[in-house]
Parts: sequence; structure tokens; C-alpha cells
Amino acid sequence: MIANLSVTEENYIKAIYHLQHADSNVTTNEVADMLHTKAASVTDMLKKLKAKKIVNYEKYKGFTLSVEGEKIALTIVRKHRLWEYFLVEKLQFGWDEVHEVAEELEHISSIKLVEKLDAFLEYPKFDPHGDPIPDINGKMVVQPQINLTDLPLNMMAEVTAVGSQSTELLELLRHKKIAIGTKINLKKKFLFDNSVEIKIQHQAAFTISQQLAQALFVKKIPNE
Amino acid sequence: MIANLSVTEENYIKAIYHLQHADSNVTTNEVADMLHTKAASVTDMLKKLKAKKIVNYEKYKGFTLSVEGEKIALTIVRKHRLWEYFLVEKLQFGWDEVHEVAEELEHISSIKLVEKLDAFLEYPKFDPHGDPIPDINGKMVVQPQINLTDLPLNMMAEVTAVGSQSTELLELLRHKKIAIGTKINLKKKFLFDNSVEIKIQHQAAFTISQQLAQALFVKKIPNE
DNA sequence: TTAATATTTTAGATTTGTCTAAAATATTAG
DNA sequence: CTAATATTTTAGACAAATCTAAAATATTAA
Repeated sequence: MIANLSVTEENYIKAIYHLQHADSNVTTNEVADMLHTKAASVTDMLKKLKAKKIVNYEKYKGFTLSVEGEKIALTIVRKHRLWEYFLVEKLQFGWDEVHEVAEELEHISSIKLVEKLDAFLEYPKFDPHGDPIPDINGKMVVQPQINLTDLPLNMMAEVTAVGSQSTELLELLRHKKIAIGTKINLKKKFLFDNSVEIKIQHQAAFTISQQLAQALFVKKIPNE
Repeated sequence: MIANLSVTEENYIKAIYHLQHADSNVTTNEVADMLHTKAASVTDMLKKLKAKKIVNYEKYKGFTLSVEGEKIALTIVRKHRLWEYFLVEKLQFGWDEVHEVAEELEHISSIKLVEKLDAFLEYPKFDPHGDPIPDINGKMVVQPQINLTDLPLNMMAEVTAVGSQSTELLELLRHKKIAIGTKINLKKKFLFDNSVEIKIQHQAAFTISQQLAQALFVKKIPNE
């Protein structure tokens, strides 16, 4: 059922999946940037993935994952997020340290391993970054999460996800003491540079940049 | 300190390590057989590993791991055996199912991951096949283990290791109800085909082939 | 709507790991 | 000790994944 794929092929599938679900219109250059490779290499791989019926692709016309490709992407995302959960919950990694290790672990092929790991972890629904973990059928919880910049002023919310797993972002979050689950509160928006003032429980309010605010996703919670 | 090695290079290093410690005189053909490849490919890789100072190699004269190569091999063996322990003790795999999965997991590069895993597992000294797990410095327990065929008649012993992790062997062991820790007792040696009669606690004695007997390693234990 | 710009694809080369067939060297048997 | 046999190495080719530079196509701006 699931083809025998190289690590490289899996990485392309995953990249297309994430771009497609962020933007819906994916370009060759975006994939090249995400994988730190060149557009020509992406074109080569698209031809290969088309031959395997994993992407729908017509040259110069764009591409998307096929239904089969989407399924494969979900199994990779499932593995990635389960391993992240394992690393944080069982091995005591910091939530900002696990991404790269999970990038390797997600390519371990044993299906039995994934299912046993899921059981061992007691079927977690979210990874340490607040992203939902697909179940064995690819289904996952949809969270009504919104961008922090879209939150109405003074409404209590809880951080549920971050926009990327870049080391730079995670380092900043750690420094600002912002993590998944942090209760947060939007106090003011500054139109000059789109920075926003936020308040975290038991702390004085402070200002964060537009870039950081856009990288924070939250869900509204009852104002206590 | 530890070079950046491809999965392929690591597999060659591990193969040479195992052959060297079973036999001390390793040949190109043995490595080729173990890795299911051809002698010519082994020669190619030996040149590369020589350039990286991982093997001592002079053409037509044979080869051995360098001190550095031995260190690298021990880190790979360490990872392999820790993952096997994890799979059996935490994920409830059967001890005869873990080898292939561990072959993949042993190539995950994060050093921090290995050390955190070791701590999580509470620093096990032996893997599920009875093989010792090297510690972070490459040191491991030496077991006074001997081949079953070398065991004196009627001396109680305990199975400590098996000669290979081939699926075929493990299947046979499972069927015969022989596992690590099984208490065993040599009753008779048949010179015709070198088969041996053994007795396992609470069972009638039965005969096993020379091949199987040679694949079983035991340590003597006090006759109760 | 055409010209300039941007994006994507092709062509041809490179690297890693592999192979087969033939050549070089080592080992063994008589 | 030499001849036959076995092992190892070389030479040259191939597949996967990548790259650069140039060509083809699409998009945008005037």
C-alpha cells in the first residue's frame, strides 16, 4: 500500500504537505527554499513523484499532492509529532530542542513501531508545540486556533501552537517565557510597527514584535 | 571528534567490528557477505574509510579498524543495543522482532538522544539478546560466556546470548521455547552429526542440531 | 499588448554507492 | 616450487540526488 520511499522523497512530500496547508498554492521555489535546495532539483523530484502518482503535476502549471500523497504525508507528520511527544514527555527534552531529532526519527519505517509508540504514549492528541497528532487513519483534532494578532484586546487566551520550529524562534520564546499553554492577554496594538503589548499571568505587560506575534497561535479561553 | 558518517559508512564500520571481534582476521568477502554486497564495493569503501583514518588498510594485505574506528563502532553498537532494550522493555516488542528496527534506529545521530535514552532506561547493562551494552565511554561488562557445545555434560547453565539475530534463528528459538535466561543442561553429544540432547527446566529432554547448538551461548550457574 | 522580469524546466556535470568483468595478487595443492 | 585456484582490486558503467547555466514559459508593468 505505502510505497517504498527514500528519505529524500519523504522530505519533499512533507514539505509540499506543509506548504499546501499553509497556502494552498505551492510553488517550486517555495519547496526549494524549505528544503534548502534548488528549483531544478525540485523539478526533478516532481517528475519522479508524478511517476509514482504521489503528486499531480503538469509542467509550468503547478502541482499538488494526490490523495495517496496526502496519506503518506500524514503518516510522516504522525511519526514526527509522536516522536516529539516522546522526546519531551519521556526523555525530558525541552520542547524547543526536539524538532531536529524528530526530523530523523520520522523516517524510521516500521509501522509496528509507530503503533507501539502511540500506545506507549497513551495516544496523545497534541505534540509539544500544540500541533495535533494524526491518528492511525490520518484523522486529527481541528483546533479553533487563531493568530495572536487576530485576538480581540483583553480576551484571555492560551498559546496552542507556534508558526515554525526554527531554533531562532524557539530560543526567543524560551527567553520571553512563552510556551504552549501559557495564558496570554492582548493589551494594545501599535499601528506604527504592528508590535503588540501582551500580558502573561503574574508578569508585567511587555511588547513583542509583529514577527513574533504572527508566530503565535492561541485559542480563546473563558476570562476567569 | 566523531566524523560525519553516512549510514552506509556506519554499516561497514559495524560489520568490520563484529567480524573482527568474532574472528580477528577479517576478509573483504566476509564483509561483502555480511552486508549483502560485492567484494568490489567493499574495496571501494575500504579506500574511503582509510582516507578518513577509520581503518588501517593496505591493499591485498588485509585491514582492521583503527582506534578511532573502534570507538565509532562502539557508539553504534551502544545505540543499537539501547534501542533494542527500549523496544522490548518499553514498547513490548518480542525480543526476536527488534533487530531490524534497531538497525534503523542506530543511525539517528543525536548524541543527546542516546544519553537521555540511556538515563530513561536506567542504564541497562545487557540488551534483550544478552549482549552487553557499551557505556558512554565504550566500556562494557565482559561475560564469561561459552558456547553451548563447550559446556560440560550435566552442568547447569543459563542462555546469555545467541550467535546471530537472523529471523530464521529467532523463529526456531521461539518455537523451541529457548530465550535469554533459559536454564539449560547438556545431556548428551552425538558424534554422528554433532547434534546434542538438552534439557530445559520443567520439560522433557530433546535433541537440537549442531547448527543450533553452536548459535547458543551460555554462562555456567551453580547446579541447584 | 508587448516588453521586461520572474519562475520553471532542461541539459549536462558531479558525488555516493553500487555493479560486472577483467586484471592483479595471494594461497594452496601436487 | 610451480601451477591451479581463490581472493582482491581496478576499470568502467549505472542510478539517485544534486548542482550550474541556459532555455522555455508565465507573469507583471507600462
